[in-house]
Amino acid sequence: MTPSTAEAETGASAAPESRPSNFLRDRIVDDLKTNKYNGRVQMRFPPEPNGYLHIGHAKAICIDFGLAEEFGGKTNLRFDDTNPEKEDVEYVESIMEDVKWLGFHWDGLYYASDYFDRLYEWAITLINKGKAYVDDLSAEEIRQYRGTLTEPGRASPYRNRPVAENLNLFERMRAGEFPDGSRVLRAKIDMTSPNLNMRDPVMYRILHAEHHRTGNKWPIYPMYDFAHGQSDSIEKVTYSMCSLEFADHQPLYNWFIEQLGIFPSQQIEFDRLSLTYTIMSKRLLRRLVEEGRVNGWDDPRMPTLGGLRRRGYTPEAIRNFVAAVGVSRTNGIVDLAMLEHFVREDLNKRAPRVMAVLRPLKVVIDNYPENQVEEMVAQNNPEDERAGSREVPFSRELYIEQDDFRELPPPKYFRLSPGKEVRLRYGYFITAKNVLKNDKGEVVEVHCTYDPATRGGNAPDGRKVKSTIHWVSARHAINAEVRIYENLFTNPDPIDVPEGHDFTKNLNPSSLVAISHAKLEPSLANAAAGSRYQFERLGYFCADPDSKPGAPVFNRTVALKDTWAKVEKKQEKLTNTNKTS
RNA sequence: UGGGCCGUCGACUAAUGGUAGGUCAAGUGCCUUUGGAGCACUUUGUCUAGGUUCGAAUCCUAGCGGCCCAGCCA
Repeated sequence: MTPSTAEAETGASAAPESRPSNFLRDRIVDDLKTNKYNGRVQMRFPPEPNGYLHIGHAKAICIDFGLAEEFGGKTNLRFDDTNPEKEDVEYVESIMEDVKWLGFHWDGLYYASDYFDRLYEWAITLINKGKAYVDDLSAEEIRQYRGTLTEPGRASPYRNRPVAENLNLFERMRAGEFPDGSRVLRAKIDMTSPNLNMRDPVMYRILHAEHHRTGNKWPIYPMYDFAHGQSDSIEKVTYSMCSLEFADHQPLYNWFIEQLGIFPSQQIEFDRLSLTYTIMSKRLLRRLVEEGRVNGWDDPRMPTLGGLRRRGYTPEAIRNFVAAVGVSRTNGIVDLAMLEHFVREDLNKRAPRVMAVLRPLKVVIDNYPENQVEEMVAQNNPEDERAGSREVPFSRELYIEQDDFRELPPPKYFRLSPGKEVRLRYGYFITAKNVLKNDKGEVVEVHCTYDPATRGGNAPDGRKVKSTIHWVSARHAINAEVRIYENLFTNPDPIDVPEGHDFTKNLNPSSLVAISHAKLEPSLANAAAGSRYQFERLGYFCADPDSKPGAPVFNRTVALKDTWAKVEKKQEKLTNTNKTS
C-alpha cells in the first residue's frame, strides 16, 4: 500500500458513520476485500436446548445476528441437540421466544439432529479412509490412555483394527446391538499431540436414549466435535463464532472439515460476558432454582432473559449494553452498574411517570377543605411531549414517603420537616406544622398547611422551595405489592468463597424485599403485566404477571440514581470519623 | 508442569508503527416542579525489563500475571 492510498483511506474512515472497531468485524471486512466467500456472510447461533438463555447468550446472539445484519448476511438458529439426555423441547421453545424477544429473526431454523444421517455417512467415510476406529476400551481406560497435560497418550489396543472390522462394529453400534458405554467410535489422529483434543477424540458414543426430535431412531449420538463443524459446513456458514474455551477445539474442527473435504467454515473465538454480582453458569443457575433460592428460572433476580424480562428490562437496553461492552479476547468482568445504566437510559426515554408511595406516611392538610377533591394535571413524561398528561386526584389526606419527612432534619436535608415548606409534585406548596406519634414515639401523621395560591406547584410570588416530593391521595390510593430487588449476591465475584463453602454463602439475604402495602395513584389499578413505569423519584417498575385486577404487583427494575443517599452516606462517614478521632 | 489464549484509566473497550480516545463508575459545577434527566468540566491508564525504529500500547526477546484444556458434556 502506498502512503497516498493510506491517507485517502484514513480520510474515508473518518466519515461520521464510523463505529468502534472489533476483531470480528475486521475479519469480515478483510474477507470481503479479498472476496474470500464471494461477499457472503453466513452466521449461526447454536445453543444446546438444555436450559434457558441468559445475558451471556445475549452477547453471542447480538454478535451473530448483529454482524450478519451489518453486512447484509444471514443467520441461522441451530439447536446443537447431540446429547438427548440433557435436552428438551421446553428449552427449544423458550430459546426461540427469547431470541425473538431480543428483536432478532433467524433465516434458517435447523437442528444438528437434522444432520444425523449425513454425519453417520461421514463417519463411515472416515473409517474407510483409515481415519476412524471403534474402540472397546471403557471410559476409564480411555481416560488413562489419553495421558495428561504433561505426558503423551498411548495408543489403544484397538487403534489398528482393520477397516472391515471397524465398519462391521460401527454398523452394529448403529443397529443397537451393544450396551451404553461398551464402545465408541474415535478419530485416529495423534495420541502424542500437546492438544488433548487431538488425542483420538471420541466421535460417537452409544446412548440408548430417546431424543426429543428423533425419538428412538438412534442408539448412537455424535459428539459436539463431530457435529458442530460439519453442521456449520452443511449450512455454508462462513463465520462460526464461539466463546474462548473452544479455541483448543479449532484444530479438530478444521481436521474433520479437511478430512471430509467439505465447505470450510471457520471458527473464531471471542470472550464470554461476565458481570459483577452475577453467575452465568447454567449448572449453578439450575441449583438456585432447584434449591428454591429463587422462584424459578424467570425470577426477576436471575440473569436469564426470562428473568430480566420479568424484572422490566427492555430488549433495547440489553442490546445497547452488549454493544457498549464490546468484544475482545480478554477475560474481563463488566460492572453490573453498566447494565443498569443502559436500562435507565432506555426507560428514561419511554417509561410513563407515575406517583407511588412505597412506605406511606399520612399527611393531613389542616386548612384544606374536608371533602374537596381536585384533579391535578400531571405530565406523563417530561422527556417526551407526545406522552401527554393525566389527572391525579388531590385531597386533604395524602400519603408521602416516610423518607421524605424528618422531625430532626440532618444537614443538607431538603425535604419536609417541621416549619419547612416543600412542593407536592403537581400539587401545592405545603408547610409542616406538627406531628402525631404512636406509643413507640414514631411519627405516624404529619399535619401541614397549604398555600392555595400555589396550585399546580407554581408560586405566583416567585418564591422557591428546595424540594419537590411525590404523594398519593389517601382516599384514592390503590394498594399494591411492590417487590424491591437488590443484587442476588453480596460479593462482586459470587464464586469467590472461603475454603469449605460454595457460592450460596454469598447469597444476599435481602435480595428480595416485598412491600405489601404500597400506595399507588389510581391510574395504576389495572396495569397490564409487563407494563413499565417510572415511579417518580424512586425508580423504574414493571407490572408482574402475579398482578390481579385492582391489586397490582410491581417489580422494581432498577432504582433511580440517588444523590441524597450518597450525601447522607458521606455525612455518616464524617460524623463517625469525628466520633472515633 | 505440556499446549493454547490474553495483559491499555477502578470496570469495559478504541487507537491496525505517528495526538493514548470513548462508555460506565467516581468527583465538581450549572440547571431543574423527580436530590431523576440534561449540560459542562475534572481525576485516574499502555504488566515489567531489554531490543528494533526517526518514532512502539502496537513489532521482537525474556520475565511476571491471568484464563482455558486431561467428559463417552456443549
